[in-house]
Amino acid sequence: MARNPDDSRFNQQRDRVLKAAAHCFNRKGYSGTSLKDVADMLGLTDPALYYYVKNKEELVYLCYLRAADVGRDALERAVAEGGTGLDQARRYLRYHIESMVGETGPIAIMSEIPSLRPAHRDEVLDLSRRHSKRFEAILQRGIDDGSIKDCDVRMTGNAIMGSINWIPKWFHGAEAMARKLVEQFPQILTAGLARHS
Amino acid sequence: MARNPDDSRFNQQRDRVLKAAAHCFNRKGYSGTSLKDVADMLGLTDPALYYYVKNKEELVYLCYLRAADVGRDALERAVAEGGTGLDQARRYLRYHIESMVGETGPIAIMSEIPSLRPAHRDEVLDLSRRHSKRFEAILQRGIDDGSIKDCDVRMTGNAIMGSINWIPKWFHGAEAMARKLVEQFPQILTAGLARHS
DNA sequence: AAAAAATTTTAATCTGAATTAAAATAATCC
DNA sequence: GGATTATTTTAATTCAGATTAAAATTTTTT
Repeated sequence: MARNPDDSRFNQQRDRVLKAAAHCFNRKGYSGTSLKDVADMLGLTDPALYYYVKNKEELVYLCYLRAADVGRDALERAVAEGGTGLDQARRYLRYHIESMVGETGPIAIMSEIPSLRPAHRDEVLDLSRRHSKRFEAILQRGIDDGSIKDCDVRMTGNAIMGSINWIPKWFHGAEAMARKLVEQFPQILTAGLARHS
Repeated sequence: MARNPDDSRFNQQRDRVLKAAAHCFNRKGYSGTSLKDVADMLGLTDPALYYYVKNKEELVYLCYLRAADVGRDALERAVAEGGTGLDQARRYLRYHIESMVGETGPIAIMSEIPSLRPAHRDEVLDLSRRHSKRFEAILQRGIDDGSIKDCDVRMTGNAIMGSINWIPKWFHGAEAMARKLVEQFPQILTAGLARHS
């Protein structure tokens, strides 16, 4: 009962719960998906989920934390590998999309942050804002190093992140589409950024 | 009780209901917003809404129909004015964004289509698909007339429409931001499309 | 293989929010 | 201004789906 934080079995199962929940939430929204929907995907019954999360609100919260993690990892990896700002932006997009459409996906769209209870809402909002800022910083770096043409990084960031955030709405696990997405999207989203076309 | 379809008072009030609902849904999602939330925005009490819509599901359905209308109008106007494919794409984006952030807004994000009852869901899904196809047709026209460089119109369309769809998630009625959006977004979203940069 | 701990289930409860009914108020018509 | 219709309200009702409790099963430990 007292749970070891590194309990791999528990954490693995919980991760499966979070993925199933993300899948449902992305398709039918928070309201539209009942705990039974999530449980069914795992061959469980709804009360079993309460062994892994305190309640439905926490389930969403954890899905969003996971989504934030994935985004942050992609961004950090991209930055760590250096190169121009444009290189970093493209690599980040590639890594993030790879995670979304690949093994680690699906990742929950953070579309109902306001529904979280205040403490969780503020935390997730903060993570989300911080992520946007870091992406904008990459764009600014690109402008400074001459790889990206002068632009409003805030607005450009919003445009690009909107595309990314919307992906789970229309992508539904088709293998061929996943490959095209990873190949083309980073290019499409940054085609207008390059200083020298 | 038997309602005249052109009853302007009724239709006007219903439109206010739909806008208030769109506002709430965009922020807190379908689940997160109660009918009371919507009613409060209008200085009404929840049961009053039932005078304008049959139930909550219909409220969402009508919001989505309205969103589809606005998008279609923007696209048709843009096409009617002619010019190259690129011109039409840019003008469509401008018109659509103007509607979203201006007087006719807010427009509901169609993020919970699957929650609608089958008949409504199919109808809205069809409208949504048709809109995407028409936008892709504009892109194709641009490729054919040489204004847009060769690209995967399906994927490019998804990228651009994702950005558009996400706008209501982060734009919240700031006047200055609205102006920047209308000015910059069409440019940003199509910067990578032009054949001759 | 018994004991302890972990996981899931079945069977109730509980609750918020949607919906309905009936009555009250406001607007419009003649 | 009385009658009719439109609009909104107050006061129930209802129900799906979240949550809890207690029991059953499965897994792990020694």
